[in-house]
Amino acid sequence: MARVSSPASFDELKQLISSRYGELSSRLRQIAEFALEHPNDMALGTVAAVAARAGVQPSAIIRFANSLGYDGFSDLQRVFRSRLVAGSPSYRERIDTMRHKAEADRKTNGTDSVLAQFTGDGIAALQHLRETTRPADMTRAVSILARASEVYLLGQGRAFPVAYYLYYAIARLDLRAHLLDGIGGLLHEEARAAAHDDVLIAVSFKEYSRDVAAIVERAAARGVKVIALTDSPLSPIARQASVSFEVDQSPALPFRSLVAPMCLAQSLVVALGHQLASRGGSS
Amino acid sequence: MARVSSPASFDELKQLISSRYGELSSRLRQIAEFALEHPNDMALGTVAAVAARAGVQPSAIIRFANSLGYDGFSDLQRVFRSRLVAGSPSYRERIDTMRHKAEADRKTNGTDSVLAQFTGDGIAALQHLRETTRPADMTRAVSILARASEVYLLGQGRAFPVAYYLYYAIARLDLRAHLLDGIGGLLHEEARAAAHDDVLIAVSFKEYSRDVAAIVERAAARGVKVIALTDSPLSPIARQASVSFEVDQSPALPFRSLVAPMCLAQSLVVALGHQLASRGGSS
DNA sequence: TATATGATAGAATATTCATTCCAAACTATC
DNA sequence: GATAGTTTGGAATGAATATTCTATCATATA
Repeated sequence: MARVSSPASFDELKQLISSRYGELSSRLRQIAEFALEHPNDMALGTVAAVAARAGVQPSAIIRFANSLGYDGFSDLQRVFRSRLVAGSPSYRERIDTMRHKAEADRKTNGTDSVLAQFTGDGIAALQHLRETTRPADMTRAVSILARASEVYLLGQGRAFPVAYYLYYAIARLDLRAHLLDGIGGLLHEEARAAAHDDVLIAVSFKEYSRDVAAIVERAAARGVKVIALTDSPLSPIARQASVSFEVDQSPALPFRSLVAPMCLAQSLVVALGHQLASRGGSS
Repeated sequence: MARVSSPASFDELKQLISSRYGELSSRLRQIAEFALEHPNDMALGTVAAVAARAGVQPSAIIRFANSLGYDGFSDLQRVFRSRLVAGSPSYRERIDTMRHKAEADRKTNGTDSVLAQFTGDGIAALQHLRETTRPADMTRAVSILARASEVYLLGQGRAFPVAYYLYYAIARLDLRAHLLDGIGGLLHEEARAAAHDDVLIAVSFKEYSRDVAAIVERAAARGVKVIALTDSPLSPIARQASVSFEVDQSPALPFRSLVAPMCLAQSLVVALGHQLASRGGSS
């Protein structure tokens, strides 16, 4: 087994290259320097392209990879690619810490690791929410709500808790709030009450409810302002909306969580409360 | 020259995909969704790999690229790669967000800082939840639920979204779930259906609903197993419960959040799902 | 100076990959 | 219910790519 080492993380690779640097031939040193200085080229380029940029022969690149214990350039390149998708260091470190904690728990107890998993995912989702939400959208949504005559809340299935929470919280601000809950099968009829100086807050996640999409479309066509709370810019309600929040469920989690949407909903309502308090405290 | 458009930046591409989404065929829509949800896969994968992950044929990927005005997949992939090398995505987004925040804060009374506040609070709440929840309680709650004949869900006001979520999620596990929603004012009557081999999951926060407390008391007296989701061991429902989770809203926050209870609820349901799958996969 | 050892360049090769093409399936229209 | 027009799946193709191999070159040692 020629390969005693061959790190899978970029940080380890960096250390390995540094420690082996002394033993390398001059051409291989040249490549080592290039690799550490241009990790992006290493990650995305072909052997020919990297060789050209580094001023060496393609075969030298392969020898470099082999000398570090990798099967070939492609094998080495994986490490450089992992660096690109890992995200910013601090973010990744936090996730890693959580994951390690989760693994430690798995040894002790199975059910508890589920909680560790979801709190970890939840924290990641909240960080992602904060990083990707555009402040301008928040501001616009709040000012639309502050001017609204009536606020209608719509959400079905998994999205319903979010809609209900918004209804509950907005009603407590003494705004006129109406929850479209579809009791008795009159969802579409309830929605017809919304007029052009009203606002409809629609919440919908995959797989998007047909009813919600249809109601949003008709409301938008009538001139009702729509604020969408969804999970993708391709969502059927995002395209119709005046303001659309895409709470991206951070990359491919097996279970969808309501943590981020709930947090966004609360932030919206509290920001709205501040706005109302600071401007006209009247009526 | 067929190509009138074909953005070179990822943000423009996102917009282009969103706007063209409606005109695309179903298979192409499928790819569009995948592309926006898994930009890293698009950036680093081969056509075959991307096609496999998206569940389509390689040729469909090429067609997708062509329909957006690109020469082929490689041409399209450049855009996704540019996103990766423009600095790690979340880092760049964070910088942008920060810059925008500074401007937005100046115009408004810090609408955006509200979001920063609540994501921060949410993270703290989740960490607190993780640290204070006793694994033994999770295990007991799951095993009680796994043996239940029927599961009743109860929560009013601010707690209702949590109860509804539990109802929704448990029903999807093919368990017999019943939401006590009090429509038509028959809350107490609905609750009388719970028998001694049933479980009642009650959710209640300060100020505790009188109805919920009363229902829990009567149910517990009849021998119904009660799982409480509340915010203090002194809560009127905690004392009656077989298992009680106290999701303490970490030290004196001005606004109560549902982030932690929601996360706990999801963890419970998923742990229950695992339990059911591992034990009797029958029914 | 002669020889042995290791490194290098560049051509040759085998593999992987993007792309194209065509038949089959599907839709909408008359 | 038949037909024209799209859309789709999957094999075929040709280009691009990583890797291997060998002759040459440099270097150190006797």
